[in-house]
Amino acid sequence: MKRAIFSGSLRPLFHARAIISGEIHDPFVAGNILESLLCADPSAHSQARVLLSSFTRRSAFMYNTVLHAYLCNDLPAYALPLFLEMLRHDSTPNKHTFPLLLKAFAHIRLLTSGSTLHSMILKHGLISDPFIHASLIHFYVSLGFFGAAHCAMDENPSPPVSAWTALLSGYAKSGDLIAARKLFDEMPEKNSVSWSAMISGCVQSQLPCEALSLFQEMLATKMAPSSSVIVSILIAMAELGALQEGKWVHALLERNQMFLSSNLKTSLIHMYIKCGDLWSAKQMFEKLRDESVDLWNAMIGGLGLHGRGREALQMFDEMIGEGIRPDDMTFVGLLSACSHSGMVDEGQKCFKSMRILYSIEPKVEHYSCMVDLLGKAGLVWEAVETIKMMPMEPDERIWGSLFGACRVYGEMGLGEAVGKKLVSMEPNEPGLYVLLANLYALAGRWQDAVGVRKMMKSRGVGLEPGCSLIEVDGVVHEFLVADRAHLWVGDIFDKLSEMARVLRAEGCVA
DNA sequence: CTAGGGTTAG
Repeated sequence: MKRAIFSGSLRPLFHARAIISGEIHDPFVAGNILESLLCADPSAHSQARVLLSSFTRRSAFMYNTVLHAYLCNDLPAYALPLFLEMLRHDSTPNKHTFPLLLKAFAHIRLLTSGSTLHSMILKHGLISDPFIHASLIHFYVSLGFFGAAHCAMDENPSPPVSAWTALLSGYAKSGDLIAARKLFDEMPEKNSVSWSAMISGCVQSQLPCEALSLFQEMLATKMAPSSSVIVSILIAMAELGALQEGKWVHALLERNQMFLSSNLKTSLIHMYIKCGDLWSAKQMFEKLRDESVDLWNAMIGGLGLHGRGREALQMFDEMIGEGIRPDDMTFVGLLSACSHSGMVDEGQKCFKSMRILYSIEPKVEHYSCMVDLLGKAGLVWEAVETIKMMPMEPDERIWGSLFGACRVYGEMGLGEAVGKKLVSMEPNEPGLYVLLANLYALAGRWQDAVGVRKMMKSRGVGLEPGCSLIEVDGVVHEFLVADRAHLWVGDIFDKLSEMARVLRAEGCVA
């Protein structure tokens, strides 16, 4: 909604004058009054609804305007009743009505109502409208009805890019990157949104390398990278630890003088943090900091990740000082910062304050951090007490960190129970069997350790080799478990033993 | 006459 004809404090005056003059019976005038109301206060949907009922002659525009307000206020369930009333009344839906309804029905997953819209669209001959077609494809795809989406594609002799993009993105979200890529290659033309959908699909499916090469391809076609592509590609670079590439993107943003939205700033900071360049992250943050919670969360979490718990707490205080309201993610960052830095008291204080001072209910993630914090500090039984206090079912991560604590602090009995629970929760996760077997081995119970290995084999659970990536001077190096294939393997192992010696000399016990 | 689409959020 842009700006309406009757704006500001004059709106009620216009409304009153229209009533007196009788102009209120002109649907165009009345429609504008309705729109002006929602323009002045987008949350005034109930008021708008009452106003709409007060009009004797109602236009499609009026209904569309109220539908739009429902969507903006995240009330898609209100759309169907309004649409039914629209049909009962004198108004015929027009080409603007269908995209709004399809969006609402996709949201609340009304398959049958959506397919009714589909037939209405065909009957009205509106299928070739690019907006409608894209919305229709998006509707089917978001409910997982790919067959229906393809049928709808065939009904339009030349589907718009947006429809192709919706279909592609549907496959990408369902995890079928092969199908997504096939559509991407087949589509007659691509715009920056199509590239964005394809690239973010790769990132979402943990294929950062593919995302990166697509990004290169995109630049080669002279397509200007949109900020949503940049957000996705920075996540991919963060994932890969590709600092040089990340810096290059940062330079690209500055060279093109692109607007740095809070999202973009946050992705940049996240990239620097994940690539280990905390200094640049901090530098950027100080230069570009704004009111966005996400931005502060990224920085607080990043400091914690690098073991700088004190600074994370300081940054939190600073954030509160700036009058920025923390959210649940802020506390995930803070609690994990405390956990990484072994700050038990501070963590407990933080956990208590989130509900009392900031009225944020702790979620599973927060309990998870607390269990981790207590377990890492050797307070295994306090961790158990925390789990008992949880109002929700503990997840695998929580049992996993309790298990880790049991192993480190020699709580064999509890550890065995938790390990078995974990294996039963996720019987297809090879890592869990290995952990349990290692626990038995640690306790000298070799027979049991072998038993777990056998169970793994009989259930057909295979172990994939672990892998890590590191970037040095602009080259990404990949290492698998027990990998000795690297060109400089000798130098690398020399360095590792030197580091181990230094750590031992400093009193660190692995 | 006014308004409606496909991507995104670490």
